[in-house]
Amino acid sequence: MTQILGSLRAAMAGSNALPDIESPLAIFAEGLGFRYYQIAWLRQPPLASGIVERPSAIGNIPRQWTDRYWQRRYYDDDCIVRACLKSILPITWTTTPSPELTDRQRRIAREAARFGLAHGVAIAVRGPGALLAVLTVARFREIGQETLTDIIDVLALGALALAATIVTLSPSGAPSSEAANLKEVECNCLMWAARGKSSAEIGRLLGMPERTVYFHIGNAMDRLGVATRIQAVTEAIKTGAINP
Amino acid sequence: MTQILGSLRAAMAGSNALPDIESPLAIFAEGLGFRYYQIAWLRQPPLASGIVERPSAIGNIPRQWTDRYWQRRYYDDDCIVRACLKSILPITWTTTPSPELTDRQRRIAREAARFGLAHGVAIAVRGPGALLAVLTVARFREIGQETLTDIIDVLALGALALAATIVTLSPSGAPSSEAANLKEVECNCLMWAARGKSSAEIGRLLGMPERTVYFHIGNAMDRLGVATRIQAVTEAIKTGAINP
DNA sequence: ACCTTGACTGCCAGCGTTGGCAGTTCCTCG
DNA sequence: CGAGGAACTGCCAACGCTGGCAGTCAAGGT
Repeated sequence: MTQILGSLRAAMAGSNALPDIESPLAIFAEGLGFRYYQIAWLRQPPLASGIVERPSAIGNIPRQWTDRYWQRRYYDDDCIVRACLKSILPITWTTTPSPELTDRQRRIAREAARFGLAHGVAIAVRGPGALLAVLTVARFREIGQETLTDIIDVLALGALALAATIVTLSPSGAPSSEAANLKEVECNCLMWAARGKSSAEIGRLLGMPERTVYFHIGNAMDRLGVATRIQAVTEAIKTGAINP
Repeated sequence: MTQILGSLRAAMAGSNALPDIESPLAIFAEGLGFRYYQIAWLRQPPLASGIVERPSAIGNIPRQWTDRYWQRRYYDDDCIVRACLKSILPITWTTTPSPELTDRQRRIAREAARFGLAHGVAIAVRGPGALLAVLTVARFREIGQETLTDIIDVLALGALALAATIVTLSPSGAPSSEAANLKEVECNCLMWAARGKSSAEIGRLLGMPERTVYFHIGNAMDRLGVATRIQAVTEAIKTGAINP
């Protein structure tokens, strides 16, 4: 068990590109008894608490299923995704029908099972720059409770190691805010403005005189080519420079 | 080791309020051999880099030090904070002076050591809603390398459990997203405001006197429960009521 | 017919924002 | 060493926004 994790970590330390992580991940997942595995990640855009762009993914979950899943926007209903978006702990799932599910949710589970993804564990790990990475392992056979308690920590630590690699290797790993070429202090000022603070309040929050807040927001407005503070905030949100 | 983690988890499962986690955290940290411990968290609104509001914190790190730390904005330079903001893996530190540090960084380390925080581990865990939680444990004695490899996973999993409790118990855990139900005319006014128009201009565009624009936007602000026009536009964008 | 209500408009005081000008400090380059 | 530029800060006038009060008008209920 410890060894499985150790070799994953060693492989992560030695990987120089994202595709490199596929085979260590395969060994890791199969070592823990899972036929299917996937690490998916995306940068969560500022305005959305849901999923709006297709995540990057590495793994062996049938393409046919993932394509269908994305095309039909199953993530809007999928209980696993919803749980991942709200939690930081590992989530185990089975596809046994449950009465409190909607029709659509039942159908998603049924279809997933048909692809072999009947029982599994999902773990979401968040990183800098609004990164959200989700490690999923699954198989057709049920998972015993005692097995689960044994491996869940290993899975969590493995997910951490994988996410760490993604943080360092992911192309968009740079913590944005360059999105509109705004400087950090300008983003901070605009963010507080978006939250209803006046310049004087922002100054107190950021430890600078009121006039300097005007200065920075004025610069941001120039940079964005707009004439009012409201428009500057709107543009900054649109380009992802700030999170409201 | 496993038992220390187990009892932390049991205590977390049974805690109903944030202050409840202090004593399990104390037992956890001391069980791993650390005299000082702290879990700090904040909603990191921005831009991945930088701390802009004082985090909430629970632990036994001397108040005198944390106050000084905040007041003098040490977090701007503190290498541990900077590493935490960029990484998702545990970070171990010592306060032995290193040549690549700035004067200010060296001073921070020296002062920390004077408070007994000479060697330690910090782990950042991110959660939904831009939550950033940082578990810090520290002591005056050095930490042996073999001890470290033993406990670092336990610390990581403990941090996860603590952060999960914060996610569920933290007051601002709810990610808003109210439908808001703005009327069409209010949406129109806000949309033009988002595009940089003044009330007089919006009035001309929509064929109504300036004062009526103030009226509608004022109503929208009441409905959204905000105090400024900027915040109203932000909320309207967030909830999808308007398209910037 | 009267009252009430909601939508809209006018006026005004107070505060917040924008833009222009000027001064300081610090750093870089010639 | 001095010139120039950047980042920041202060002051001020014009304008925009917020909130309170009041008034009109049409629709609906009693």
